[in-house]
Amino acid sequence: MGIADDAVEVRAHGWRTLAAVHGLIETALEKALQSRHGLSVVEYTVMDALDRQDGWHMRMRQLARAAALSNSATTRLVTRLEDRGLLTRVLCADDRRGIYTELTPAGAALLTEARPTHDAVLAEALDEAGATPELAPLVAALRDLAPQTLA
Amino acid sequence: MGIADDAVEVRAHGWRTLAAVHGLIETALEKALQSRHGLSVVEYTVMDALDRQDGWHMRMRQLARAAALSNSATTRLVTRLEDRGLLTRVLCADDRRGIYTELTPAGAALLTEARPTHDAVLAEALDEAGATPELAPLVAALRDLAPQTLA
DNA sequence: CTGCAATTAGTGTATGCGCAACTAGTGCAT
DNA sequence: ATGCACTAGTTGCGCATACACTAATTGCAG
Repeated sequence: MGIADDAVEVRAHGWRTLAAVHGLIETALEKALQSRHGLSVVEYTVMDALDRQDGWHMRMRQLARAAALSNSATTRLVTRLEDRGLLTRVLCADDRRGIYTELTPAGAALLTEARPTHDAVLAEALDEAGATPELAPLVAALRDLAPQTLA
Repeated sequence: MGIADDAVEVRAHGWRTLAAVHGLIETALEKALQSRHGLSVVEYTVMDALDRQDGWHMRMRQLARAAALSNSATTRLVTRLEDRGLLTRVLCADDRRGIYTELTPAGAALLTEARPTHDAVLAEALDEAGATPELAPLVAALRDLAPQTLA
């Protein structure tokens, strides 16, 4: 459940503030993406990374880094999405250790559908966090970093 | 394992950057606290919150908020630490639903022992994150927020 | 060519989390 | 005092993760 709608007890600055804002956003995104599109945050992150990779495939290891996940977690995550028909594994010819993954049309469609939700909830969560006095400075700093994706 | 020592693939700004920095710090803290003191980050967070609570006890619910955890996770976390003799549950007389928790001397001692590790690793992780170009702006912003705890 | 370290992905196992259901206790209305 | 809504904490359960290990492949040293 996490921090949610209630007042957050933030006692330390810096790292604690960062953790609080992170938790707040992640929880909000998790609930929204899960209920409306059946996706977790990491799943969305992986699909988004695949989509942005100029429409081309990525290796498991790259996906793992993009989502800050262990390789085992990546394996199982890709398996889940593959079972749902959202992406496919493609053996690559030049290095037979490597496995490429790419979005299926269904995956791309779901992603297109989920992206507005993601962006809206993110903006909303940031506004909410910004309303908490202890978190406001960090949120303001975040907006300065990337106004186009956060505003 | 997470992001760790390798270069992080940060494609989006803002939220992605926040997540990357958070993951980097949390992974570093987790490894250090776990290996040197047998504590996870949340366990340290809870004990630290208890210690800072002007030496007095806290209720489960407060702990849950301080660590951004669900109540069930808090219950089991407190149980773990109680089994290790680091804190104790104290029934409170005025409201018999409530349960206070407070550090034992052993818990306070372990915390005192772990705090330097925590602070040092945090500073180190921030330096490392600051060395990554995509993350540097956020790290700089973080330092501005609370130089006394982060520098 | 052969052997061996390094790399990439997958599997078994244990741990920790959230959700939902449950118990116990409080406070208010009647 | 009784009933009822509400709060605090705990427990059963399923799920996702990390760690340690294994299998397959590559590349390099000799």
